[in-house]
Amino acid sequence: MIRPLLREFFARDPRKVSRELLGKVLVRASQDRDATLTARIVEVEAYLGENDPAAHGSAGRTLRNEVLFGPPGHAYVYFIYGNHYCLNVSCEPEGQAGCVLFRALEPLTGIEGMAQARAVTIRTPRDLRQLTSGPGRLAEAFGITRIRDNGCDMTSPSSGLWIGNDGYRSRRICLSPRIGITKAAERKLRYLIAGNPFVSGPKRLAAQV
DNA sequence: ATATCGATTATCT
DNA sequence: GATAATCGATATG
Repeated sequence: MIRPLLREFFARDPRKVSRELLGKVLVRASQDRDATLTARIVEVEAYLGENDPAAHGSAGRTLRNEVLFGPPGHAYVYFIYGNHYCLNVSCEPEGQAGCVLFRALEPLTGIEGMAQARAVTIRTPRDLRQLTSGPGRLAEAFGITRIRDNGCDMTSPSSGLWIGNDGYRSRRICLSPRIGITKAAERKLRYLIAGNPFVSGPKRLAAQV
């Protein structure tokens, strides 16, 4: 049993949304019900609307980032380093630009499909990390592109890409600085489930909170 | 196990 | 023209 999150869940400060998104489930619907992709959210980063120079919304509205200024609970997908897509979900009430970046997932169902999308072979349980540990990897595993997914409503299962609650409770949450940014690099806005093996990075460094 | 580096393009200055 | 919320390959200890 998995229920979609409500719009009001996302109409809040991205730090609050980040903390509560840990343990929820990202769902990509498929024609074959057995091929539906689901994975637990184990690592995210908060990007604030104002006073956060690392956030795409901080310099104001542009063609690329307009989803951030729209209603909460919608997918913001952008292309980075000429190679990868990154998935975010918009937060805050309409008009404010906060969002949460999905950084790592723990695969639950549809693992075969994820492996095919990533073009990797799973031989041992450790190989599962290759599927969804990292923002570019999880986007590839879920077939996420800007054309297909930017602006879709992630509170609605009919959109095919949505976020649900299956009743799971994460035990312990850690904070650390965000990864891969140069501006505001010291701020601790990365949220992860302590000890989860699918958290991204070689050494899954984190400070206790 | 950690460090460094190249790929490749949309976006903004 | 420079940069970027990354990844995978290669080099080195």
